Amino acid sequence: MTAVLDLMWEESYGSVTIDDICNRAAVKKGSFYHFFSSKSDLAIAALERLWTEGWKPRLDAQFSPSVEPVQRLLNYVEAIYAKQAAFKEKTGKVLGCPICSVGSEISTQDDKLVATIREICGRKRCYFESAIRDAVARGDIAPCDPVEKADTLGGLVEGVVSHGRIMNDPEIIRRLPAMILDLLRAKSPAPATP
Amino acid sequence: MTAVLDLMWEESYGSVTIDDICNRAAVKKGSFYHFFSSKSDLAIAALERLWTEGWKPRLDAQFSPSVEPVQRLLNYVEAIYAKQAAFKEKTGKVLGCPICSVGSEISTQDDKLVATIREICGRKRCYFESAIRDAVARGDIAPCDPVEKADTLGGLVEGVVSHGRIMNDPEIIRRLPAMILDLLRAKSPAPATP
DNA sequence: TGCTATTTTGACTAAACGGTCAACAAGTTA
DNA sequence: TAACTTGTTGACCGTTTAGTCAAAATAGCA
Repeated sequence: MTAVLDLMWEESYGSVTIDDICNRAAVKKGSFYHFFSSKSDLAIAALERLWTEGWKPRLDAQFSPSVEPVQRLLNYVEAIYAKQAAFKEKTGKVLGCPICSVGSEISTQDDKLVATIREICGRKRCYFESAIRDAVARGDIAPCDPVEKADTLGGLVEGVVSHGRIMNDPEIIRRLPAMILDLLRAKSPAPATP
Repeated sequence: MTAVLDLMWEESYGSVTIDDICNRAAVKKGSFYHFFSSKSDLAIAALERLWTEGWKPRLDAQFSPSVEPVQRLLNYVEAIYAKQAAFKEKTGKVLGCPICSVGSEISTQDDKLVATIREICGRKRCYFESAIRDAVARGDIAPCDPVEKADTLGGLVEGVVSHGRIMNDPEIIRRLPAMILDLLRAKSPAPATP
């Protein structure tokens, strides 16, 4: 699972072969087919594990209700920038978000895989939604439909990160916090406590 | 060229084989190699033609200096929504932007192709830049760095469209005009004429 | 008309790929 | 220990793939 995640992140889903995965994982092809029925099958399992072991714990921390709602969103996108910038520093490449890259690539081809990706995107959006709801309740941002706003912000983040990958430039991602504040029409850090 | 554009738009760059292209174009493989040295080579030529014959004329019209600057941007994103929504209606699929999808897919793999895509993105950004500069000059939006703002808007549009593809939902793209206005901190249509 | 340059074709190769399988090794239980 | 389940292996098969090439067809032109 780690092998397929790394490979399809570094390159793309389609360019990764089962032989590649087996080589990276130091496993023979027979073993692969003992556990998974196809590359798609493995990818689904791997993404699911990436969520439960990687994303969910991090999001739980970043979107902790103990943090001010707008600040949660800023923490989130600043962490994304930090990660991508560090990666660029180390490997020379901005790799973006594996889930969105793969999602865009296979959205018209692999129904089960895209369903998994949509599901994970939906789980991620929940965090956005609750932060926005809390921000509205506190009067930090103007009233709005949290579901729609969360979708909007999700699209923005995803898109900017994807643009960062194409341009191989983390500085594009650096502007995300300011963009988020603009889209929320919120004042900067919002340090007020009623 | 039309064949490879259609195919990699409907599916993805990596999943399209040279045989696929030849079949769709009703041409034998020998002929293909008489004109192009590889799939990458063909894709570069096809994208370049897509720009000169498809995108550039349309952008020239949408970003005509005779149109109010903020309205140019709105025209642009509304046309994107119209196109994607029409496509969804006809084929059941939101296909997004071929250049960005392919760009994200091959950004770490095919240097020449990604260079072409970056070049085209840059040309597109020029239209954004000049609209923003004009909008600032007219006082329609707050002063800002037009280059940076254009990048930001470009990332936003690209990302939201890509999200629309993944979710196969054009309604996500429908919110782009409102998002643009928020990001510019501009009032709605801006019908003022000094 | 005949000569030349360009384009098209189908048959071909060699490598890569997804997938299968019987045999073998490693634990597990009784 | 023996029987059994689970995991591992490398050899193997058929198909797909990128790429080649000499020969045939077409087009341009004198």
